[in-house]
Amino acid sequence: MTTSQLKPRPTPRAEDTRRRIYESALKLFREKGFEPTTMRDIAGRAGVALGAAYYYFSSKEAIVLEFYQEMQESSHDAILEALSGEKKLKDRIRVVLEKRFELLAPNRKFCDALFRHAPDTHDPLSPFSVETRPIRERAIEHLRVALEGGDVKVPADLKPQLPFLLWLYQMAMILFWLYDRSPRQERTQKLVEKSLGLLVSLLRMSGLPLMKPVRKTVLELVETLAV
Amino acid sequence: MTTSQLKPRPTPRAEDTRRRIYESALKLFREKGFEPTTMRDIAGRAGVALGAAYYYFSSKEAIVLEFYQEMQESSHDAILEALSGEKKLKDRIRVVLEKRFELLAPNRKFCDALFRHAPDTHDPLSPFSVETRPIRERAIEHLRVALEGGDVKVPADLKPQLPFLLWLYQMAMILFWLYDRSPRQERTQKLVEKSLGLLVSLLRMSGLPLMKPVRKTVLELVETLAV
DNA sequence: GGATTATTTTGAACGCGTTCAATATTCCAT
DNA sequence: ATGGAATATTGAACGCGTTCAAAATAATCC
Repeated sequence: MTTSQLKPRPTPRAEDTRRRIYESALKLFREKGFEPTTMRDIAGRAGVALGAAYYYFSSKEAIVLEFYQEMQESSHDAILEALSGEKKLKDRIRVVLEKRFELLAPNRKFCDALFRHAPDTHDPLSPFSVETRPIRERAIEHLRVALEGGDVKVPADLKPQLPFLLWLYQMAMILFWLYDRSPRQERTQKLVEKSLGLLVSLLRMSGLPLMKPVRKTVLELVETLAV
Repeated sequence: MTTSQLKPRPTPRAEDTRRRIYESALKLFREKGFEPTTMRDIAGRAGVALGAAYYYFSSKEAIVLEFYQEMQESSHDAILEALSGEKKLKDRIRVVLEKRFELLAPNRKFCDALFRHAPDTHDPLSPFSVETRPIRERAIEHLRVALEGGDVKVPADLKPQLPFLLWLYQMAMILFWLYDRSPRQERTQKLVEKSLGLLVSLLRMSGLPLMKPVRKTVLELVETLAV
């Protein structure tokens, strides 16, 4: 009756077991990557039987999703703080990306699991699914803030949808970063630098009268994407 | 000595076995999709033992890749022919996309396997890998032709890289189409229509003096992508 | 405290993709 | 024709993610 949730009523001992499994998993994922780590490894390291891992996590990938969710939540303050120091839009978006990379860096080897079923929006583990919507919303909110405080005036019609577009852009950058084998991921750095330049240029131009029809098409495009 | 290849010297009987396995696989993939179809299903339907399937195909996904390659080759003439009737660039690109969809349509249920390891450019089965380069080159060539005969004048600096960018665009559209659950994939149709409009608008504007720096950034971007 | 119920834990089992040593078949020089 | 080498085929076995009935443990009620 004290810590009553709706469905599960976990005992402290259970919470501890869950935590041990979760942390063993992350430790192994970091060491060996997602695929090479087996559920038997995880259970063994946590000192429980194989089945216990599945009692607490519906699948191997669900563990990674929980990590992603936790990371997203714990990054909130850090990102807002990092934003407070930047004035220029380009720097503000860059700062969000860099904080993301910084937080993901120790876990780079297994985050590819997050994109495994990405295009299937009906998969509960997809970043585009209804199930992951809360995580997504928070990330989009960060980009809304970044946009809000920037030095680029955004046309009113574009404004509501832009954070979502920036989030798509961010996801693409993360995906590239995950598989970037260059030293210190300098290819990603280059890509981010160039693409941010392009992005801000286009944004600045987007206010031009000439661009009215282009903006309209972009908005229709977003509508088709979002359903 | 007659049909001598470098490595394999397959006997007619072997070719037949291989063909039977390949066709059983495609049939089952089409019926049930990629994942639900098992290698044991495939071997069983082909009337061979499980191991035989692996004697001819290095993996389950390799079968899909062979299909993709074959489809790409057999589509060459159809695409060039379809292009011959179109003058406007927007129509020319649309026609390429539509032919692709048309040829992929009966196999829509299993083509998602092609994108499974897409972001890992080191995976031999990735559309971005060196191993799949010949397939990719041919697809890019189609888009080069589409561009060439169009009614939009493309700046000289942009011209060499544009077919590759269009190929990326095409891959994105195919990916969307594969997972589009709307009736008759009308969401994809909408997306293509809108995005093509945007694309052509941007291309038309790309020649403006104002756009010089933007083009430069885009080119640097492509360079970073292509390595 | 003991019986009953709910929660937690176990490990065997399943089906999967894949590997591989063993066997059968075909090819070819003599 | 025949024997040895190349090729083709087999099916058992492995390790994997996942499931599940059964057992062990904890919580609750009289």
